[in-house]
Amino acid sequence: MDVLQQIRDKGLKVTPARLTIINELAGSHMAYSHSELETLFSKMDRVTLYRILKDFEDAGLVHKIVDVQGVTRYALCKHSCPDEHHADEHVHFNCNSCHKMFCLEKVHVPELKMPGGFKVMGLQTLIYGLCKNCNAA
Amino acid sequence: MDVLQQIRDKGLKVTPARLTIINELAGSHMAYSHSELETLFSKMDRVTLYRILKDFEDAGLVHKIVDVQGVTRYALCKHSCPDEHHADEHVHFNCNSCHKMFCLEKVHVPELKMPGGFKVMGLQTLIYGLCKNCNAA
DNA sequence: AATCTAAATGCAACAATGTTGCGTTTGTTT
DNA sequence: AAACAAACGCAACATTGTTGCATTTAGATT
Repeated sequence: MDVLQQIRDKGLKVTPARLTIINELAGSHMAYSHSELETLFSKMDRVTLYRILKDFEDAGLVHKIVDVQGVTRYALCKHSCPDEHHADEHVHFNCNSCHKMFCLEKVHVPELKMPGGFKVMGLQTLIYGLCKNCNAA
Repeated sequence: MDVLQQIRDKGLKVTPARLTIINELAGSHMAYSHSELETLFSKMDRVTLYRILKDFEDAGLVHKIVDVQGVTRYALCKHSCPDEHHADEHVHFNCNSCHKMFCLEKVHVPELKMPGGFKVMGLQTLIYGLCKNCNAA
């Protein structure tokens, strides 16, 4: 199923700006910040970009995740995220050097034993270190 | 060992503002945001507060952690954090309702199996749900 | 106790990030 | 092709965090 049809299925219109963004996100397993996308597509309006990311997130096409440094990032949801907590079902890796963030869909997170009193609804695992590129250098 | 002496030992001067902040942090196992502290101590200068938190963090008295929503928070380090990654050695719990963040020092985080290519240097586990108070209500 | 000095503070200005309102343009439906 | 709701572009604003600089103060020295 192509992204174009995915957008339409969510009741969103297919516009050049939306295609640009979703194609970029679909091209990698990385989570992009607003400012990275702004730099990448400098002719695009800041506000439009914020709204596109929000619309995609609301539609479940994209998940939002805050990185180690507090930067909000967006990545394409692979394998149809069912509910609104789709961002938390996989681990994210943050490179200390290039600051890129990668979605690691295949890493399994074991259950935690929680103290009483807390009602757990989900969790986020954020790993940091050096990515392949930066580790080689 | 009291906080006053801890501050001095790090080569920092003991000022009224610093005492105010560290006493507040010492009084709970919660991680406070800058804006929460600003509201709590409204006569304190915004910039001074930022600098106090930074100084405490650099001194290892306090650790900084970004919550689920991207809000930067600060909490007192219990049991002498040795290195600069002290924030990551325990789990943090974020309440979806009151948005408070709690340090859970006693929850054990199991190792993860990572795919090749990544050099892991640490990880953060962020659990969200309802805290005791909000769950009861 | 008065003096000294580096550290800490308060204020103004600025930068980055994110939001809202509104008039205009455009994708999609008929 | 017309119509309409959705999306866009722009201006303005809010929040969060940083920097420079003049003033004040903690704590060491005499």
